[in-house]
Amino acid sequence: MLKISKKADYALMALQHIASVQFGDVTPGRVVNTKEIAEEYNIPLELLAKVLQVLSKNGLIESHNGPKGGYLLARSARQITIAQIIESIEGPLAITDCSHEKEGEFCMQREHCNIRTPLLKIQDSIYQLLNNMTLGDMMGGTPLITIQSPSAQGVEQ
Amino acid sequence: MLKISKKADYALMALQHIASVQFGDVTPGRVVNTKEIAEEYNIPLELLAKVLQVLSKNGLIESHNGPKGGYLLARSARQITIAQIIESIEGPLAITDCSHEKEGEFCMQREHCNIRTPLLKIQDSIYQLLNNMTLGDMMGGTPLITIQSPSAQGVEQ
DNA sequence: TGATCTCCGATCAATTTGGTCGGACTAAGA
DNA sequence: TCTTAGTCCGACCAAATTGATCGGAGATCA
Repeated sequence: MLKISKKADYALMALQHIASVQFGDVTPGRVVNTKEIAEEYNIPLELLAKVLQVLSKNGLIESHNGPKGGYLLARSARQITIAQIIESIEGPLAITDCSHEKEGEFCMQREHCNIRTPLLKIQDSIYQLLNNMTLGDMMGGTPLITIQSPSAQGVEQ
Repeated sequence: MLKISKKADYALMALQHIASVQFGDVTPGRVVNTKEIAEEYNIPLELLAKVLQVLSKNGLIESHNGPKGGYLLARSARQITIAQIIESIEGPLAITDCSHEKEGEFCMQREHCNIRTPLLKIQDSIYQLLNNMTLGDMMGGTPLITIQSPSAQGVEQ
């Protein structure tokens, strides 16, 4: 049902938290450690740690070792898109198996497949959607989604 | 990675096939049986059968019993949206667990959850996208996707 | 009445995902 | 310089989901 994984959920929560501490009014620039986030949001510590490791390996956050260590955003919240976060954890967006098929792999249905092209179009649209929304958008009261359907109105709930 | 299931893939292929036979030039109105579709697209027969059963139970296609039986679209291809097909197989679109949370269920993170609202907005946009594209669009050379981002440019990484 | 088809439920195997454990390395503070 | 709190990293296990299979019941047409 087009679900994003819990790990990606945790990643989003953590990044949002780090961003709000780092750029907030109370303790700007403060480093945030794994335990703090895990307790705040009731996320299993070990699992969150692994998620943060991946995010740091992929260059979204910086890790600082040792006591008083923790994580910082690697760049501004406006420069980190939701697509980057999700793909960082889950790998490239692939709505259907054949969308990133390499040479050698083969899809049994490919021969007469009639849905590949339209599905790829849909995938592309979803990617656009996720890539147009940044961490920054998720925080402030700013408009969240700039991409809109010209024919779709009354969507604000 | 936001993947739709194989079953949903099969459903899309099958419906596309039924539609193209039913409204095609060669044998318009002809009933299509499970075996024909399974062989054409190399889909395991039993699995496809189950998919078609669900589609018919959900009113997307009509089944005709007995020999020379088979399936027909329950309404025109333009009146069947991709969202209807996918939801028929996979259940309601839920990008994140808490999006259709009932009373009684509870999300451990809910208390301080900071990402629920933006995620629901994204989910809504994806739904719009899928619901604006019909089976009919998937077939003809007609424009596939009407929803487009007015402001999305230059974000390609 | 028999062959051919859909219908339906139960079940199994494989993959993915959520979650855990243990040890190595790093840096601040006593 | 030694200790300790923290990150880092890889291997591992368990549960849930998904893909796929099997067997029989009920309809329909020749």
